[in-house]
Amino acid sequence: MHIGIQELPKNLEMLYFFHKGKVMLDIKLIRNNLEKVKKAIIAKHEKVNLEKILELDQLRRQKLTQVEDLKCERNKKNELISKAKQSGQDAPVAMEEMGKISDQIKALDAEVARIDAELESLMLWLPNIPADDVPEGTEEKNQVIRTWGEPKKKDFPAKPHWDLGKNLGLFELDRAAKLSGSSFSMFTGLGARLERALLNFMLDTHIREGYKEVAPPYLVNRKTITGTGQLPKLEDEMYYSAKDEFFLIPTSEVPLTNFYQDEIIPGELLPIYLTSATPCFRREAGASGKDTRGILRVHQFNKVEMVHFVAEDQSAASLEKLVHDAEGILQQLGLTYRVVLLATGDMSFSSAKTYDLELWAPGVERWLEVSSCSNCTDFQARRANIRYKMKGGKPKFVHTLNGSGVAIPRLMVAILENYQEADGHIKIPPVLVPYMGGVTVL
RNA sequence: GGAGAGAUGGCUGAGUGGCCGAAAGCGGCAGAUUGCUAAUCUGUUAAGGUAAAUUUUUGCCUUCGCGGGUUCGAAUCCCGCUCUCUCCGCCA
Repeated sequence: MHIGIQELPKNLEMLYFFHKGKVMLDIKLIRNNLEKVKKAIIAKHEKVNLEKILELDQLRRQKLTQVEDLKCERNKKNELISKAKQSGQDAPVAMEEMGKISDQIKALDAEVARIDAELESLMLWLPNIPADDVPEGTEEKNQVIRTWGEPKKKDFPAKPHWDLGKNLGLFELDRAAKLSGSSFSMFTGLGARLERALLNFMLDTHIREGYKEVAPPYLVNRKTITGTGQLPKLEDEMYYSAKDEFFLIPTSEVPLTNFYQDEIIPGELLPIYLTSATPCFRREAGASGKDTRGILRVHQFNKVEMVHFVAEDQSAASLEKLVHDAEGILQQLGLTYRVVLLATGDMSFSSAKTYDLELWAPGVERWLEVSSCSNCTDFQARRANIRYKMKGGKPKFVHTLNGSGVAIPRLMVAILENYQEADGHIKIPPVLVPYMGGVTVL
């Protein structure tokens, strides 16, 4: 009696697309840093059965040594038979013994496979461990690191972007709702052109800073989206095409980070910087009622993303570069923003340290999150199996970082609300004028 | 969608049932040698797991696209899947 992997329950089988015997979050790290892992689980509000993981880990190793001993015996017998056959003799006793051993191996192998699958399905729920310099606690422990510019009030009553957009014909939210439903946007006329201008301006800027532009797929498979850590936790947040088992990307972090999935990058190529402008698709499940007006929260939006691949001793510095590159966009656009260091409880599943960039919007009188820059350390690299190798060295997991540079809708809101004039028109920020074909006012 | 071909180590590529984890070549690394920006010779050259020991080793196991099956034994035979290429069809 043996259980093949195909007879596993569907949910386990789905998780077993990973390399055989490969465990994505280092089980040794868990064994050796139990307290840190526990703390991370609590900080990030996850529920993971650590005891079960440790128990399965132990059981797995126990079974593994058993089956390996048997395999060793089998190999020896096989050699015996092989030699006998080659000298024209027969080895009926050894052959019969080997048959018995093989049966035992099959049974044990199946058991190990089942344990592996269960272990992996549990381990996929373990979040990344926050870096030591991240403040502990929930949202209210977030720290404003610096502010650029001043959150000024207009010397006339500032209009919110939905009024500005409607008056100037920059977007058509009613018609977007007609086509798709609530929380969809549709830029029109010079509004659409402004979006295109922003995307091009941001991409061009990043390319100049050493990023390679990528135009990736927007539909990705389950393995890819598990690699970056959106799955299994955020399954309900994503649009999914069941017929083809594709997920619509919630951010281009997913295809960009998985660019080197299952690869060993030659060490001398690091650091590698990728950027792309893609749509992002988010169901925003559980967010209904929040930010319903205007385009602050929509199911589909465009975003320019930056991703870094670096050696482990470079990731802390790389995060600063990433934030700096995102800030550069906002500075060139002359927008007031602040940099916020997120507390452990406000960080995403995959992140060890995150800075948010928030733009000041005088119309809605709020700080708007337009960028989230995260150091994911080796967390995503383990899941996606991305390594690098220096000459003569052993392969190691890379560190991956990602940050928006930046997301369009809230950037658009900030531009419209900040650059509005008393007469209801909107000035185009000077850096965008060339991208607008010379248009200076909306 | 249909027909066919293929998938082997960093790369090229041999291997149709038994010391094949895998020939050979290239590339890489180390050494030797030659007076010249290179040649020649020699050696070496994967990843993962696990145990002992321990900071560097040693033993054992696994891995020839993925997953099953046949067999005492599978890179090799059979089945399913994925991907790549060629041709046909369809199509933005």
